[in-house]
This record gives sequence, structure tokens and C-alpha cells, in this order.
Amino acid sequence: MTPAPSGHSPRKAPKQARSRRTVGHILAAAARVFGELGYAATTTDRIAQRAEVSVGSLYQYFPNKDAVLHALALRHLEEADAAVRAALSSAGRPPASDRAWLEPLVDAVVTIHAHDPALQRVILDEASRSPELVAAYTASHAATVRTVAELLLEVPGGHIHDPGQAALLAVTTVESVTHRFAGHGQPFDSATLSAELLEMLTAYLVAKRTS
Amino acid sequence: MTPAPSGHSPRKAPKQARSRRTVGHILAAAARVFGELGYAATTTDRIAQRAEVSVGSLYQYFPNKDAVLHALALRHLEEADAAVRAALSSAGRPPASDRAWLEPLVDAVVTIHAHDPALQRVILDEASRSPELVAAYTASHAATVRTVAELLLEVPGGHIHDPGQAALLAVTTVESVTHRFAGHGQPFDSATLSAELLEMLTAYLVAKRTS
DNA sequence: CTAGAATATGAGGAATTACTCAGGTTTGGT
DNA sequence: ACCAAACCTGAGTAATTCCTCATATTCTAG
Repeated sequence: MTPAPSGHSPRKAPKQARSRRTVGHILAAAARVFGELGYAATTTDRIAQRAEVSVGSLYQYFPNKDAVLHALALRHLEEADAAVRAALSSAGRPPASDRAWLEPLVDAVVTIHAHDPALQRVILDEASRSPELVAAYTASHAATVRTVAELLLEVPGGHIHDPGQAALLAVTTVESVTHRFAGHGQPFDSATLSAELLEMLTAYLVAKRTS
Repeated sequence: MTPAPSGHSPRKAPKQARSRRTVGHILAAAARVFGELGYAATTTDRIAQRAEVSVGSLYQYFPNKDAVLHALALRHLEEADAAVRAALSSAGRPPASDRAWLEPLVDAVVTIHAHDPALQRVILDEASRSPELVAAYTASHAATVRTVAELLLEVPGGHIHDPGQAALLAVTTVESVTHRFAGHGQPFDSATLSAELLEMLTAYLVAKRTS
């Protein structure tokens, strides 16, 4: 048993420019190594080696191996969250149609996941094992679903029975399908995947409005 | 020629009833331990302990830790594949509507994944790392997509431009969304998830037929 | 310039784990 | 009953990996 030295926060905060560069190198190297080798085969020694830094330096800023991946996961979540928020606010309010907000959302999610799917797989796995990350991901996801539910209400053209439920399925579908196609060798290119997903979701929402 | 120390085939085949029971116990224990602790924290010693068997016995039938998970993955794939095939053939031929074949398919997939999602997550992860498993899963998936594409053509009511593409998205959507909801704490129960997925997919296919 | 704080180093300790093997027990055919 | 093959055992080994710490180097404030 590892004597769990509390959580994931940096053991020491980098104060000088030099150490901030070091931390940057470590994270960049970790992203590559985790992506290439997966979680189990990635060792702190190898990360340090790839970062051209000694293991000791790594352990000055990260209390353990998980903390490095944890940091990568948080960074990724923030980027994704920002992109999704930008996409959702790019649609007018109220949006002219479901397509008006769905299209940028789908594009944003597909674009995000097109980059380094192997690493994202490792990150997602870690995310499900850390309570703190689970909380962060859940919060971000919930916020997106809430926004989408509001948009659903504002779009003219018919009433939806349970907007929360519809929003949840729509958002989850975009995320999980995209992830799946990114992970496997994709038989779809990003453009057709976006288009087809969009078609499916608009059809779903239209059906819900008229039924 | 000594046979290649092949990666995952049993080191020795169980011949007597006693050893077949042993292998059964090992697999059952492995399923529980992998599901509870995840891949990394699962040790062969712990599996053996849970199976009330010595480590040595485990290594008589499995060349290494991965081989145990590999066996679990193959078993799961076979069960899932059989369930999907049964569901698809339960619809009449030609099916009366898209709903006629979609409903049993969605139900089957949701039902399968409702059981022990934690273990399935570990299995899926292993599946993406073993070329042999990747091949098996890809083959099964491709066969399903092919069957669905044929059904799409047989359903009366309009022509679909690219049945292969539509079938691929439909099947992938069912699998990945179901998996996602199973993995996380599900805000949907199985019944509503099935119903909602069904609604989305029928809407999609109807739209494709009339457009 | 200088002192002390910040940062970097990397060999090695401690712990864990996958896997072996020499020797025992059980089984089933004859 | 007998024996060879099948099966089981579990302490021990070799390898791996996480992480520490004593020491060295670099930075910055005064």
C-alpha cells in the first residue's frame, strides 16, 4: 500500500521561471508517454527521461505518478469545457433553430477529440478513478446539459416534454459517439461524422417537438 | 520446433472435472477482482486467493495475468454477440419497420451492459491492447453493422442513400451511449434509456428515408 | 557580492508483484 | 490394487517501480 501522501496537489509550487519551464516539460512529456504506452507501462522515470529532467525534479512538483496524470486531466477538462461553452454561446439567443446551437456544439466536441485519442483514453480512465476528477467532470457535464436544456426551451417551433432528459441524451450522444470513433481507427472522417451526428440529433429533437 | 510461447492460449488444457472446476473458479474470481479493483490493482495472487486456489494452479492454465482477462473478454464478446444476433433475427424478414428490428437490438445491448459495468470497462480497455481481441471485436461489430445495413434495405418506406454509413452510426450509437450510461452512475434507468435511444434512432432513420 | 532560497540531480532503499519449481496429493483407467 | 498422468501447492526469486534524500547547482533580493 502506498502511504497515500494526501491527494494530488503539487508538493511544491514552482516559483521561478526555470521551474515553471520544468513543470511544463514534465507535463508535455507525460502527455506523450501516457499516450504512447498507456497508464501501466508509463513510469515516472520514463516521463522524467523524456522531459530531459531527473526523477527528483518530477517529485518536487508532483507527489506521485497519478498526480501527473491528474494534472493533465484537469487541463484537458478546462480546455474542453471552454470550447464547449464558446460553441454554445456562439449560437444566438434565442437560437433560430436546434441546428443553430447543435452544429457548433458537435463541431467543437468532434474537433477536441480528434487530437490524441490515445491520451484521452488514459485520461478518461484516470478520471473515473479519482473522486476529485469525477466531481469536476460531472460538474462540467451537468453545466453543459443545463445550458442545452435552456436552449431547447428557447428554440421556437414546439414544446418538448422533458428538456432535461432530451438534453442529457443529446450531449451524452455527441460525447460518447465521438469518443468511440476517435478511439478506434475511424471509418468516418471528422466532417462526415459531424454531419451525420448533427442529422441524427436534429431529427431526434424535431420528433420530440412534434410528438 | 517448440511451439511459440503464444500470448494467451492456456498453458495446459484442463482434462479432468476437478481442473475444469478450478478454471471456472479462477475466472469467476478474476471477474470479481478485476471489476472491484481495476486492472492495475488486481494481482494474480489476489485472484488465486479469491478463487481459493494457489497461484501455481492459476499459472498452470494461464500463462500470465493478461491471459486471464483475455479469457474473460472473449467470453463476454461471445455472449454479447450471441445476444445481438438473436435480437436481430427475432425481427421478421423483411421487418415491418425500423422499429421492429431496432427495439430488440437496443434492448439486448442495454441489457447486456447493465450487468457489471466496472468489469466491462476493464475488459474493453484490455480489448484495445490485444491485437487478437481487437480483431475479434472488430469482426463481431462489422458483422452486426452488415446485418443492420441489410435490414435497412429491406424495410419498406423509402430509400436510404448510404445504408452502410447509417448502420454504422446507429450501431455505434447504441453501443457507446449505453456503455457511457452504464459506466457512470446512470441518471436513466434501463427502460427509459432504451425508449429514448429507440426514439432517437427511429427519428434519424425516418429522416434519412424521406430526405 | 553574498547569503539564503529555490531548484536540480540520480544512485539506491523499500516495497510490490509476476511467475517458477520441486515436491506433494488426487484421479481414473486397467 | 496399482501407477502414471493429471493436478495442486506456496514459499521463494528475479525484476520492476515508486519515491527519497544527501548533495550540487542556479537564481535573486538586498
